[in-house]
Amino acid sequence: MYAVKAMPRPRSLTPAQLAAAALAVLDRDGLAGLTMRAVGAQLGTSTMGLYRYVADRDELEALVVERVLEPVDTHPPPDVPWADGIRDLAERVRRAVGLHPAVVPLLPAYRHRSPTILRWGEAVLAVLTGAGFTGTGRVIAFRALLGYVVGAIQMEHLGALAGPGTAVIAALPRDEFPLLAATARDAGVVVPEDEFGGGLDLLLDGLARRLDR
Amino acid sequence: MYAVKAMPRPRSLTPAQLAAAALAVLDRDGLAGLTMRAVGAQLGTSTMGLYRYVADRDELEALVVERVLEPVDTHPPPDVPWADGIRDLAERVRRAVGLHPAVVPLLPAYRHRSPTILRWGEAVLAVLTGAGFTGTGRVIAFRALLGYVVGAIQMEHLGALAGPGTAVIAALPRDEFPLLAATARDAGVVVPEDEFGGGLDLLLDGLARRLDR
DNA sequence: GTTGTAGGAGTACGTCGTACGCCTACAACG
DNA sequence: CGTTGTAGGCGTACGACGTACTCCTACAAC
Repeated sequence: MYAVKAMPRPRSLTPAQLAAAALAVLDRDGLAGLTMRAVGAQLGTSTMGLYRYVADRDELEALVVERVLEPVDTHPPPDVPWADGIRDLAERVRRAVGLHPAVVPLLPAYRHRSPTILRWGEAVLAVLTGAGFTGTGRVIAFRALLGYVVGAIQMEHLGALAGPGTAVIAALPRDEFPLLAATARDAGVVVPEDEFGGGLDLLLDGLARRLDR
Repeated sequence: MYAVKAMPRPRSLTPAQLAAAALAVLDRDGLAGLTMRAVGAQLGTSTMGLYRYVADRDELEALVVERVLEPVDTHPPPDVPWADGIRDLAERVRRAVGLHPAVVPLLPAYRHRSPTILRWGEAVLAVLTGAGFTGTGRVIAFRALLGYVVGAIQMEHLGALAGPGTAVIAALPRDEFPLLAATARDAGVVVPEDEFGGGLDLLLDGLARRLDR
């Protein structure tokens, strides 16, 4: 052991405060408004002061993503059929993201760096393993679920069939896109939760059939 | 009719040339390198000259996305079982995007503006309709397929289980994420095509079950 | 030729991320 | 309680971005 000659001045901000401020900016001004200057102003500190806490903007975004996902309960639901467990886990992520839709574009890139997402993935795998999936079958099941959840959440918030995008599609030339137009009309009566859950059920049914064989 | 006093100077660039140049920049320098200046330089023209052809950077990106997707054959495969038709259509998009992975982050946002994607969607709906899907069942089937295809393609190129991301996950603390670590190891022997196709098959099996009832 | 329109180049502005340097606050030591 | 060294906080400044605006120029129709 060597003697410590001096202790530095203590930090005046916590990472949690920083994340909260960045999320407030994101919710208020959208992803384009999430700048170092804006977050600095939100905290009443200087722009460059943020660099005492994060290496760059990338790290700030990672902090925001984690802040949004952190409330997700990553415990596998106990005592329910495995498919219900997966449904529950998927819906928890969808709900958390729905509270802060502006993070949606960040999710694909940051999904590996979020401890919460990793814990969530571990929980999904626990349910799949408990259901009897192993080896490459489990790999494909997991990947398919992850792909669907991420993709479907993006569809929902970046103009899904049942969303603002419906109007765009409904306005297409009827003769060139008759089925898209008809589907857009049908989509008007489907609420987002049912779209998300309905698609997930298709995947779960497919998985169930794998277990039967 | 009124007499035309003068005809303007003809355009020296075609939108196709512009799209090709932008795509070349994207392939070479990635999405961050796709700037108005870089595309101008690529064409040997001035930066501002591009604004004669596109309103803003957004429109340039739309041009690139369309350029990447344009080669996709959007004719529904004839004379095959409906599930094979969907598989084919999905794989065509996956292959086209795989040739230019840097566009992946743009896909979710621009999917509504691409004529090719719209034609592709119409083809998917034609296959689904031929298989017997209608109404809200068709809405959910379409949305699920679109969500899966977009999500899975992103997983593949932004660090999927079977990809560069595998290493990251394999390096996780073994005691906290035992299943993720094991799955990452199993994923090493699964090629991306099988991951994509395997997940899609799950969805198609789920859809087939809907038709049986 | 002459003429009118639109093309092309260049300049310039505001905003972004962030490198860097200055001064200051404060915990641990004598 | 004074000294000291580290790190915090702030401000300035730079390069790159998107793009508005101004000039000059090329060319098709007369």
